Amino acid sequence: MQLLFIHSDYIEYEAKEKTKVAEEIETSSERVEEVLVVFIAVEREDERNVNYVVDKAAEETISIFNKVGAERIVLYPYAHLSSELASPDKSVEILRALHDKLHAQGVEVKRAPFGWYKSFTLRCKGHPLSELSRKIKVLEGAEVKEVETESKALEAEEKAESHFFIMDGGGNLIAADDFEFGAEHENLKQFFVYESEKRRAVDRVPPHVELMKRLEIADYEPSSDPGNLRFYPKGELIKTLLEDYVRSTVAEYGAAEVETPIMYSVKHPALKDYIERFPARQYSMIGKGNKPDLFLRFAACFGQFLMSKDMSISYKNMPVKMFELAPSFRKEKRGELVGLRRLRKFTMPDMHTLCRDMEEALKEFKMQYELGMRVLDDIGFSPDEYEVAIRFTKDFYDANKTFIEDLVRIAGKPVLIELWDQRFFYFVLKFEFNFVDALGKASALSTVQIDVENAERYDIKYVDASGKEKRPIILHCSPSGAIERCMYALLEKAYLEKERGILPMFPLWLSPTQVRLIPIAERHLEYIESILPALSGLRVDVDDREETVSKKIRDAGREWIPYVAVIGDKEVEKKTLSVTIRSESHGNTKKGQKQEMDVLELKTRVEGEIRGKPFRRLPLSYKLSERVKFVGG
RNA sequence: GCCUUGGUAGCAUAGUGGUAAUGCGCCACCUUGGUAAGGUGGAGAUCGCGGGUUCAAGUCCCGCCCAAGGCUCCA
Repeated sequence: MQLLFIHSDYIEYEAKEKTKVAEEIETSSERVEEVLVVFIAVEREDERNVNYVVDKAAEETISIFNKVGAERIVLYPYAHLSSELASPDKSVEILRALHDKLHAQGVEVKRAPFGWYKSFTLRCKGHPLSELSRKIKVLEGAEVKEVETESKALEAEEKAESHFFIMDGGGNLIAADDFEFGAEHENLKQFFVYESEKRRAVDRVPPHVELMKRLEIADYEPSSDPGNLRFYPKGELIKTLLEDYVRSTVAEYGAAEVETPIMYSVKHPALKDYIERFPARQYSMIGKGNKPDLFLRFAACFGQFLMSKDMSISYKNMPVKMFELAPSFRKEKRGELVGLRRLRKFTMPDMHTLCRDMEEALKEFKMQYELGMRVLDDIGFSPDEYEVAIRFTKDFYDANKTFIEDLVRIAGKPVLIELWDQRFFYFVLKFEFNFVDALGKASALSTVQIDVENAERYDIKYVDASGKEKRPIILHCSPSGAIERCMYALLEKAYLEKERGILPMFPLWLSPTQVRLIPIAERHLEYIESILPALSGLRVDVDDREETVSKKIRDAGREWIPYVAVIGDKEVEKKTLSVTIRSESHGNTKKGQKQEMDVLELKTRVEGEIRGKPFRRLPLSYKLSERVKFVGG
């Protein structure tokens, strides 16, 4: 049976003239609104298992009916969908049965007359699900199989079939549906559910969106394109620190930093493929003749591949690693954008490694896998705060079982496995570390892919020991994932911790203010000024506003400031500080954890905690009284 | 692109047909303080835009614009 579904504003049809197989009818014309129109061709093979076909067709129809939210259904016999039609008698029987079945489920359903020449007009709604087709197949014997096709042009490329498993530390591959997640692996379960269902309807704004505004990190910019955000000084500081960190970590790893253009010609043959695959997702520059002639890059791949093509590379130089902190652009559909999680303009740390062969690629892959773990740990995510996904083709797995098992062992916990029966896009193996947020949505942070296709496409080659030109294997790696996405994950993590009674905060090295000094009265300001030089090299500010001490303490808490020191007569006299340490305080008691220490002790402690991490100075006046508010209140 | 919700002072919101309200922030004054919001006063709004209904519209109707969330998607 062939089915074509069109979610329509309305359909009008009129039976004009009988064919010789026409059924008798009462009304010859009809108009139906807010309707899911189902064009149906009943096929010869359907006669073999009428009940099955009717059940299956009803099930599909109801599912689509509910998904698109139509109000009623019209079944419209449409012989032209198939060249192997069933007999008219059987067709009518099946159509009637389908009608009755749907009717029995409480759906308002009409059937257009069978065997008439009919005129019709309908208006298709035009949303992504408004046009769908289904084929219900009856195979030999009782065996049955469904084939699903989508009519959208973008999906013309056939997707490889994929299967989800969980692999445990012992290398056992368990179908994900059968895995006992238990309380221990609740997060992994959420991740799997998100991955397999790809949806999770929630009706509230993600917590990080409110936080990014309130903490003066970032905000929407109504005058730009959606997904292009503004970053306030504190947000820009955090972003820059993360960038500094990734930059130096990757440099240490041995990658050479480069810069490549952000826009490219649509005419380049290797780039054309990409653009044609995702035409609606490019920011294009319209050139002569109203046609796009340049587009903005969605990652640093092109730039680095085009550079690699012109390099002369000997096997002795390999692996060759190139890195770029790449501002990237993807014109995601309006509804896909969410706060800092999914943007149209974002900063993608993008490293490519050219390897001699698969053996070297695997060695590098494992190192970069460990690099990703280290990077996430430094940014503030321990391994139990993200979930590992490893995805590969069946062929790759058969040839590299122990390699995969090794990766799982390094993760130290069960990981989600996706197995493709054939190669999907350009890679044979990839991993991601995924963060699951407060609403149960998963997003990839670190990721590495083994690319076996682009060296050919971009004509990248190296010379091997025997003097012959060869194609390298290319690793794509983003050790942290998009910088903005790291910020999103940090905010969501803080929110989740708050829910559990932990005071939310950023890692110390990313906190805009690391130490806040609060004078009890104006006369203590002079003393504070005198100790400031001793705290240089830290981000220290002073709440010199004319407010009560209580108010200042509260405001410091609302800003998630890690160290808050109150200074009054006692401290001036004893030359000490009364420091409230946020990380040692609890959210459920109103009392902060206070500690007496002198200036040097405080400085030593903070410096110890941020050692090895990048530092930037406070981007705002150290006096709170001089600061403007970026977000209104 | 589609669906849903929303657009009222710098920000967050209340306001179901009759004088635009509250909190935060801002300004001024009082208070010079000891660990999670001190007090008083003041300024600040063509209620997203355009049309319609009505004696009267922030409120009801129509059209448009903008935003967020969801669907879909994520190279």
